Amino acid sequence: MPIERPRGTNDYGPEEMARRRAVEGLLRDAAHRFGFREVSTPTIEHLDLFTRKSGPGIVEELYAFKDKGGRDLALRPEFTGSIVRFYLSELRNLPKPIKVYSVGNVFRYEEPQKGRYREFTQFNAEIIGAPALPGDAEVIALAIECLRSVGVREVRVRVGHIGMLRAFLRVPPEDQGKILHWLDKRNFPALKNELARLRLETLETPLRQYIELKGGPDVLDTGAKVLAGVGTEGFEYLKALAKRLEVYGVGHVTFDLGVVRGLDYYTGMVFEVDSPNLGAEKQVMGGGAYSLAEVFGGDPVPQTGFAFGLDRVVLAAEAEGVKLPVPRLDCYVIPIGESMRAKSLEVLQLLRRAGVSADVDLLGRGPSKNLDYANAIHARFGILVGETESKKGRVAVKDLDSGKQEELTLEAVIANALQRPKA
RNA sequence: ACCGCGAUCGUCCAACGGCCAGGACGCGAGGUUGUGGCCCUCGAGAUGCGCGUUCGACUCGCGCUCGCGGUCCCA
Repeated sequence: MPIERPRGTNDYGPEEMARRRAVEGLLRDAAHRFGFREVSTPTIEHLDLFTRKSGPGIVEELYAFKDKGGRDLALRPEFTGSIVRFYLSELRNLPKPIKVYSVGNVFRYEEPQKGRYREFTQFNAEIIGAPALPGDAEVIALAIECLRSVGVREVRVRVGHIGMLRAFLRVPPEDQGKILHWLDKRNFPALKNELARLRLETLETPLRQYIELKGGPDVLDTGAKVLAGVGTEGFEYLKALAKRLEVYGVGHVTFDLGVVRGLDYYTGMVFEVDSPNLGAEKQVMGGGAYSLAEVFGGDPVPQTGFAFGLDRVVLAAEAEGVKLPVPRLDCYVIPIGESMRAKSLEVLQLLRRAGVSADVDLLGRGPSKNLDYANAIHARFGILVGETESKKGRVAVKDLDSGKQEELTLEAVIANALQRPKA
């Protein structure tokens, strides 16, 4: 019986991997252009890191286990917890603001579906220690830039703010969490129950009105009225944020007071990014501002972050017909006749040492079948090493796209191959 | 976690309660030890696992595993 892949995991072949790496490279470039630097944290963390942040219920959705020393550990389901831990122990000694990103695999024990796996690759970026407004704007701008840089054009940003809702609720944060959760899920019966329990029934109507508000700046005014004067700073803040994002050239920002982001740790701005072409699974990114350091016993520090799964972004790019630049093999070296095999290896070495990607026939096939192969792996040039040309110190170079062939010196081949217009 | 659907060569798709499980693409060899994308010939390659019904199961039933769609969840 063959061994199968564990449920919810994926294998990626050469073609798909090339595409994923291409996307990853574009994302890294974008982050670097924005002054973010890469950090790396462990794939496994102490279980506490996640339960302290998200509550004990989270264990059900984690790959949690005991190691041989009896320690409770878990595979990371996201990066934020690790980054905060890292910040509290070391990163906080770096000059502020701290702008970091990570790319890596995360694990969630959930039911797999199309585009949702138990192990998947996530890109995460955070700014720690910058004032809210500039930090939030910078993070949203990077999120948009990430999508743009992989070629996704249709991008919609919805921005909300959790601070007003929290202020409006006037109950301890633990109780706020439940209410916000049911609001986010639009689960109104449960919401009603919870409000009844806290004897806040009168809030139901305004809350339900509030989360439906979506659109231009005028919804902020409406929202302010619905909340009866609570949280005005929040509404003013969102206006200022939108103005700032305009300067960034981030297109149309929609205010969406219904973005609640079920997580109980968000405290300020929250946002989601959609790619409308993806239909039901259109949400590709999410993020917001929080103050997690306190949860772990550190001094309060403003922090804004966002994350997204690579798969969705690849899907969004494909949905828009984006062609990702995947690297091709430059030269495939083909000996013409057995006597040329040693010579071919020499040529191969020279090409490789010159920084040209080059491969050679390993199966002892004839020129015809070798050209077939070179074509099948999408090589750019077939380098035919024959006796006649070899005597002249040249090789026959066939451009596999156009079919044109010419005799060139190896130096010329190298110069040609190193010119990679755009893969 | 729940509900529904599904599982046949690497991939896509046929077939049948018993017969050699068939095709296309892909892979390998040859046609062709000096020139690709076409073509021809040949070759390798499959009924997910287990239990049951049956004289006989790839086919029917149950369980498991995995996938898909939905519910839930989505840090």
